Amino acid sequence: MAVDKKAHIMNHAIALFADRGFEGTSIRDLAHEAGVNVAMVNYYFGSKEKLVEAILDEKASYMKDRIEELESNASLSELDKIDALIEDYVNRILSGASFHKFLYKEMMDTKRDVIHSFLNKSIARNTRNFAAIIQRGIDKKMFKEVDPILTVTSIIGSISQVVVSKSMCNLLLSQPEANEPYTDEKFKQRLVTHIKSMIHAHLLVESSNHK
Amino acid sequence: MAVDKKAHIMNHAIALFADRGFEGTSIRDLAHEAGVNVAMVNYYFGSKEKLVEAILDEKASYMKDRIEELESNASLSELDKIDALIEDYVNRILSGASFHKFLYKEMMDTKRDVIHSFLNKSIARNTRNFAAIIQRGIDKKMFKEVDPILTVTSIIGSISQVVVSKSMCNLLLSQPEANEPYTDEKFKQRLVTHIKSMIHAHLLVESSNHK
DNA sequence: AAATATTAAACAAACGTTTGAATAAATCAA
DNA sequence: TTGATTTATTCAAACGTTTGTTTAATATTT
Repeated sequence: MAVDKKAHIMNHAIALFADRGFEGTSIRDLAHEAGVNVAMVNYYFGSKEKLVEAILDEKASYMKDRIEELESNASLSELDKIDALIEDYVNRILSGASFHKFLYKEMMDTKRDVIHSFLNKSIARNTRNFAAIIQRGIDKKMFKEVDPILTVTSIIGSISQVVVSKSMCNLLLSQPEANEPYTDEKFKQRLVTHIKSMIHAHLLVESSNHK
Repeated sequence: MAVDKKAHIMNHAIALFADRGFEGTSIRDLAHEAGVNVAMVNYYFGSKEKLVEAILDEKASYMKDRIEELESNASLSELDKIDALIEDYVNRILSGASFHKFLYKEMMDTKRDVIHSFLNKSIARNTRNFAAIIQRGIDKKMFKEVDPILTVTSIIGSISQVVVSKSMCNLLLSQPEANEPYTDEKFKQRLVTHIKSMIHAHLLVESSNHK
């Protein structure tokens, strides 16, 4: 029972932190939104800051990328791996849009130093691992001599840019302000298709195109 | 004299808001950092929130894109315009990295509603105008039939992703934590080159390549 | 001498957190 | 199962700080 309530508070916290920021969300706001007493946050988590750490712990698997698991599959080409990672990133970021916004804010924020540097090292490692796959494709003469790290930056940046602003997203899709574009499966597919085709054109030498 | 002092406070405010957020920065922090009395912020700006509005007013030209000015130049091809916009975005975002981080945070933040929707409408309009240029290139059969809006999203997302995290950036460049990558002209050029080549490969039909 | 700028001190409100009593749940001897 | 006892949860109220802001006196310019 206690686990459910902790998870309940954490979910509301993620949504509020994503929309109003950490300092912008008071414990009273959070308690009211989650329908619990103000004292419960400190009872369950110890402090407001430890609540953030609990959220990060709980979502640790979310942040770990699938690269190790992909590397063990020897039958996949570099391009297959990249395609799989693009799908994986889009799926995870769009379905956890609030959490991603929260992560982004904490990444930009130097106030909680331990979390700040942890997140930055985390995304730097993921980017490096991803870039290594591209580098291998270049070494095998399958890819053009692109900038591997900035190529990964463009992939992640493309997805993040969409998540940053729900309102902008809806404006672009001519949807009403209240629409939830991230859970829309068609939108997800549109984003995957765009990124894949852009990255393919960027990476593949012309002769690889079957045209 | 008053203008100088106002600008002085605003510059420190941008840096602090970018690193610690709006609610994460107290007026006492800001006053101390800027070397002025706590009362001066309210004396010059009226309130903490009006300080944000003053910053946005002052930097309004920063946010207006060069599209109108480019459109008046009939001798430029669609690709020329896109190249010019990429250079313009990289230059402006990298040289005003703190301000861009601050904008990004406000864009994600629903707390100051007027500012939130203003910024989202602003970037949506810029994205739409930019996408219209791509659409014209498609209509002229110069570009492939890409997704214009998501293509612009990728361009802006690529630049923003770099600015989001100085520490990550330095990690990727194997630079020390204290390094300032955004003001590095070589880094700026590397980013422009990457985005241009990626977007060219994405947009141009194969026959256009002089190879 | 009038207007502007600067200051330390004080203001009420909101903040994260703690308390101690009240309630609910779980544990266990009979 | 029962009733007793311990443990875990919930709550309203209060704690000391910090918050944005104002005040009223002083200094500086015009």
